[in-house]
Amino acid sequence: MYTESVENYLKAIYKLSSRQGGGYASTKAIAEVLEVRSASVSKMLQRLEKMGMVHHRSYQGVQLTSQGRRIALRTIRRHRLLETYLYEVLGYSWEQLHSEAELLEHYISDLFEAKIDEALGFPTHDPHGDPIPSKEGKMPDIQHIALANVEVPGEVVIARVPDSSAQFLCYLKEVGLLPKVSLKVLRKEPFNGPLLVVLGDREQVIGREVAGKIWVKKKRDLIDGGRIDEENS
Amino acid sequence: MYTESVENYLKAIYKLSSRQGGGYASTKAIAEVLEVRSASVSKMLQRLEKMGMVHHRSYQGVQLTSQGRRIALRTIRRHRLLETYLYEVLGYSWEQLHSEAELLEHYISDLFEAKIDEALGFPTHDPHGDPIPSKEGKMPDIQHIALANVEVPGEVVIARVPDSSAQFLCYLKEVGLLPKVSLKVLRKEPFNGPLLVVLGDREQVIGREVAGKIWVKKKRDLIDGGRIDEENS
DNA sequence: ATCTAAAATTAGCCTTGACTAATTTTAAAT
DNA sequence: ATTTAAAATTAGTCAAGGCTAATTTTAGAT
Repeated sequence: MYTESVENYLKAIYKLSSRQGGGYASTKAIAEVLEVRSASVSKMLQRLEKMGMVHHRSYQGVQLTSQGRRIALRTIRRHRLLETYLYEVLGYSWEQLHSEAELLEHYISDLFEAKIDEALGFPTHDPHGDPIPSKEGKMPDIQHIALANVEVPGEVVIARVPDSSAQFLCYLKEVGLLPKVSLKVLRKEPFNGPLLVVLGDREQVIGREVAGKIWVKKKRDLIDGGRIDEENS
Repeated sequence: MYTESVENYLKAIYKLSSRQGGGYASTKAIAEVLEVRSASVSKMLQRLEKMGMVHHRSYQGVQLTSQGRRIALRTIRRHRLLETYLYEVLGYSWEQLHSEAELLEHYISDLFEAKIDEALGFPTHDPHGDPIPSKEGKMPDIQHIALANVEVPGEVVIARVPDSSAQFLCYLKEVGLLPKVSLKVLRKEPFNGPLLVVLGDREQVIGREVAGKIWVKKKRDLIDGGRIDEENS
């Protein structure tokens, strides 16, 4: 078992380095995410290097090793499974989820992880819609369109539409989202505002209500090393 | 929130000092329970004293303050609620219970405690039959006769008999355990062996099968400060 | 090509909670 | 009343993981 601190550093590095293509996280960014000073980060990076968790090029940045990524993904998996369990089974409210999961993710056992996974029916996404990595460290390849990464807009394909009412499907056809097309998410407004997407040669606004029911999948050539999603939660 | 270490010391002191009437725990005994060296205990006791958790008379022993007892009981409550939840809801096996609860007891929130308490229907005893302290730090006053403290044999009264089949009640009457009488537990054999109890002027052997269905209550004048049970679990 | 500000690192300190070794206190046996 | 062994405490060390202050490196502006 690794310490809470080590797991939090690995999680932060994972999220930061997958946020942009480069794959390197800076000391300063890590310090900001974890709310510690840069000096503490520098020191920890050396310890993580010794443990074989990261490749650290001094003054350049860090990257996870496969070992480091394994632990980061395991921690993220536990966080998201916990949030799902707290929400679905124990009736936590939205705001109470994060802080509980953020701590417990470091202390539950493999068995606990397996038990809640089973109790939930092996979910692929948490209550925020974020993908839950598999036990083997693979991210599910579909996600809510509303969560598709906007900073690095990429083409996605509609993969699943859980509301199969005639009314809803009709509406999707009307605006040209069905039959399944490839599209690009251009811009998201905050606070459940609408999305702006590119459909072939034109743009289309999609309300959040609708967006919440559309699951997309990145186009195959855009997936690099299973690193699909990097939203925080 | 207190550290895992602090909570474990308080739990150990609680259990040791209620194991015998005196109410003091020795440095050596604490060291043995926690599997650390005596020197480490001495140092921690000074820290706990400063925190207002214990009264420590050098070379004599320690006792919890009411503040210390509050934290110890809260930790024990969480441990036993967790074990009950893991067993009843998540389907843990007997042997898997302890280690998971032993760690998580330090990291769950008040809310988590309340949620699993509610999900279990506010249980008073864990799967081992050990009493679960209330949120206010009161031990339920009944327990399985099989768990009644043998080192300090005390008189107890039969308080509850959950198996109300005519057959079972008949048997209890036959051996003189019903209608409710006062009795004293003399000796327990290990490995689910029988109990030997004193009933008025004679002794009676009770098999574990039967014992498991008899709940007793200490006689009022034997209860000191709510400190009724001190089995480990 | 140089300068400078931001980023990163190093050096040194602190607390927690372990440890060992040395010392002190207590209590039991003579 | 001494002696002595066990128990307890103190002194000093170590690793994690924070911190501040000082220094070094990098990269962007001139």
